[in-house]
Order: sequence, then C-alpha cells, then structure tokens
Amino acid sequence: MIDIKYIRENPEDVIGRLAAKGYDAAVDIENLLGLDRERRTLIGETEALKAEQNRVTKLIPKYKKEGVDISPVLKKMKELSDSIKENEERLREVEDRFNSCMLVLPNLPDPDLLPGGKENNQPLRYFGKTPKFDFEPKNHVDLCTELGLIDYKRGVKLSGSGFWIYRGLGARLEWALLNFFIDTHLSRGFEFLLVPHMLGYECGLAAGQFPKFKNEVFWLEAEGDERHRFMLPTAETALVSLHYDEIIPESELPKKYISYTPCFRREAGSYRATERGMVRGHQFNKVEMVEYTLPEDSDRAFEELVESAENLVKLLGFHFRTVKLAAGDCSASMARTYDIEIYIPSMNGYIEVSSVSNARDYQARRGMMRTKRANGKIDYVHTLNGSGLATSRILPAIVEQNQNADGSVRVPEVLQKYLGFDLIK
RNA sequence: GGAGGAAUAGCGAAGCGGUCAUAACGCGGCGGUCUUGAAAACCGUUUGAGAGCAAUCUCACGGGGGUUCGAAUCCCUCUUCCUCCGCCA
Repeated sequence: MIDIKYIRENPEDVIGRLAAKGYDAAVDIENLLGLDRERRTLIGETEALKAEQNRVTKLIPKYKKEGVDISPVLKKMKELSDSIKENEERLREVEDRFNSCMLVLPNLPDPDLLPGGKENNQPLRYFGKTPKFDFEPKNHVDLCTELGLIDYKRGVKLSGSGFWIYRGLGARLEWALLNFFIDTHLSRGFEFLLVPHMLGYECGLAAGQFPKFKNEVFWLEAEGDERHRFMLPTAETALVSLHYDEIIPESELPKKYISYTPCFRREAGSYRATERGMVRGHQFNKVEMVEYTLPEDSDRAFEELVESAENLVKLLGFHFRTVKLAAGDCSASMARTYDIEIYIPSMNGYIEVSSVSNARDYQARRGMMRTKRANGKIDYVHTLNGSGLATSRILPAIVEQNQNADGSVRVPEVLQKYLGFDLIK
C-alpha cells in the first residue's frame, strides 16, 4: 500500500511514477482522493456524535441516583444512537471502497528506474564466459530424459501438464542443489525456516499478491472449512507474513530468513519450444530469502541480497548476468528489482533464475509490520525478498552448460561433496 | 468426531451492564535515588490505530455481528488454545 498522506500531498508524482510502470492511475487517484475526503468528513461527523453519546451516557447513572425522570433523555439518546449507526454504515461502505482502491494500487517504482517494460531492462554486469561447444549441444529436455534425471511423462500421468518427476541422479542433483543453497545462506547469517505450504488469505494480501493474483494460485476447498487456504506460490508469501501485525524492536532488525518450499503456480505454461521442460511448471522447488530492515538500511540490504544470489550462481560456475529491471517489468508490489539471468545454450539466451526486490514499506503497510525505535517512535519496516535460488531453471542450466560430447554431464565442483561423484552419465 | 473450559497491555492476572480501560494488582523493561560497583529497597515511567493546524476527540478486552440510552461484562457466530473421551498414520 502507498501512504495515503503521500498520495494526498503529491498526486501528480504518484501518477507520474505509476505511469513509468505502465499503470494509468489518473482516474484511480482522483477517485481515491474523493473517497478519502468523503471518508474523513464522515469520520469527523461520526466521532462528534460518539463524543456526545459518551458524554451523556456517563450522566445517566447520576440522573438515576438523583431520581430525575430520564425518559426524555433516553429518547434523545436512542435517536443519537440510531444516527450513529446510520453514519457508521455509510462510513463502512465508503471505507470498503477506499480500501479496495488502495489495495490495487501498485507500489511506486524507485525514481532511478527507466520507465517502460522489458525492452528497457539494463544489464549491469556479466559473469563468466559463454560456453562454447565443438559439437551440437542438446537441450535439457533431451539430456534429462536420456540420462534418466527427469521423468516428464509420468509426471504428467500423475498430475497433468506442468508436472514432472525427479528420479535417481536427477532427484539427488536437485536435493544437492537445495542443500548447497541452504548451507551457503546459513554461512551468511540467515535463519532457516520450514513453513506451511498452505496459507490463509491474509498472507497473500500482506505480500501484495492478492487481490490481483487471486486466480494464479491453487485454492483448497474442504467441506465445512471456513478458512480460505491456498498452496503457496513462493515462500515469500509465508516469510513476508511472518511478522503480520507485529511491532519488532529496532534492536532485532534486520531479520534475515530463508525457507525452502515447493512453489505452486497456476500460470499456464508456455508451449513455446524455448520454454519446454522444467522452465515453467505448476510446481517447482525454491529457496527464498526474505529480509526485514529499518527503512534507512534497505538499500544496503538490497545490494547484499543481490550479491547473495549472484554468489550462488557464481559458485556453480555459470555464465550469467545481472539485470536492473525497468519500472514496468518490476512486479506490482516492488519498488525495484534486479534479475539474475543465466545463459541457456538451447535457447541461445538468458533466462531469469533469481529476482531480488525491495518492496520498501509497501508490504509492511499492508501487513501492519512495524518497528519501534529506541526513542519510542514507530515506523513501518522495509521488506526485501529474493530467490536464492529456484532449481527448476538451474538444473536445466547445469545439464546444458556442462554437457559433454558423449551426452554426459559434469557436476559443478561445489555440488560434488553432496553427491560423491563428478560426472552424470 | 463428542463433551466441557478459556482468550484482557511484553508476560501473569483482576474486573462479569454505567461510578476500575486515564486497564487494578504482580512480574518484566526503561529512567532515577542509594552504593566503590552490583543486588535489595524506594520513587517515577512503560499498548497501539485513526481524525484534527492544534486544543482535543474517537476506536481497540481473540475476529465478526446482535441486544441496550450505555457491553470486557448479555446473545449469536467464527478462529485459536487447554482438559477429558473417541478415532487414526
């Protein structure tokens, strides 16, 4: 959520910055400010009525004691009570509309981002060298199938399109990757959490994924179950809701968390050849990093998170690049995002393996996540998140970038201690 | 699944239709007095949200609704926790 006070005082700036995200907010903002005025007027009126009600209510027992006839007072009070109820009903209606307007407004992008979409993303730095092959390299789907790492057919048999099964060395490679990620994060001071894989609605709301992406997740329905639960689309949803409605003492910040979870997404997988295989599925494994910081520390924390993600890809020995996203390519909740993109030979291009973002106070406002300063002042915290990493694109990259002419695949050095061998054949 | 009980500030807990939510009382935290320092003792202080330039006002006793002039207190409903019984990997 954007600060309503900021919107009130700088509507032009808000409209301009959201335009950079490709979001035309002019009508929304005008509408919102109208509702805001209406809302505040109603609050003022209602509170004056309530103050009067409270004042007289305190006098009634006194009157009773003195034996005064209070029936005319009670009659007036009944009228007062009725008009308060009437006002409150109107207020609730206005506030409902106001809140839904507030909730759909995306976060403001940082001013230094280029406006526009993907085409304006800026690569910041490159690592490693483009792999060269003196043979015709195979794509990861063929490699994984031939080496028996992934069983695509039976995954589809069990659950339908968009699911696969890791088996044998493939399952071990997957597990080794996850352990490597977790161990590396642990050495950098993250706390490791294993969270529920199904979450209540308010988690998605705080993270900023709902109401917009309500239809992008898998909902669970059970007879007689009042609680609306969904399979989490990323551990970010859980980790960002961890401190929902809490005030964290300044001394406990920053909080640095990682979690491993499968991620469940409905997004219809593309059938383009370039996105075959495990690049986009309904379920994939990911280690997620989430950090809560003081507002003034979030820029530094952001650079650290980017570096944490880069470090993993670097240690795996990949050729990759880090890209600063244009405003329009950042997701709705985020003020800035850097993607780490890895080179996939069969696509002759880069695909995202990690996305690191700073939400600033956008998620904190939605989830009432605050900090109390040593001097007693209460501030919203900043939340940041980044994948560190999703395996579904790392494993294809490993088999493609590390393939040999005979169809075998070299195991990255950092994974060898988890697997106990250096070649998959 | 069945039967009971409970939810009040950081924690424990009192209040059970109005004069105790400016939330008693206790613990903890913070500041101070005393002390070479500490402990003890004593004194003070310690929830958050919203409206308003401000004075000030409003809201919150697990969530939501209702009864009433007035609800922490009565009623309905949901959630969570505890005790007992049943079932179960």
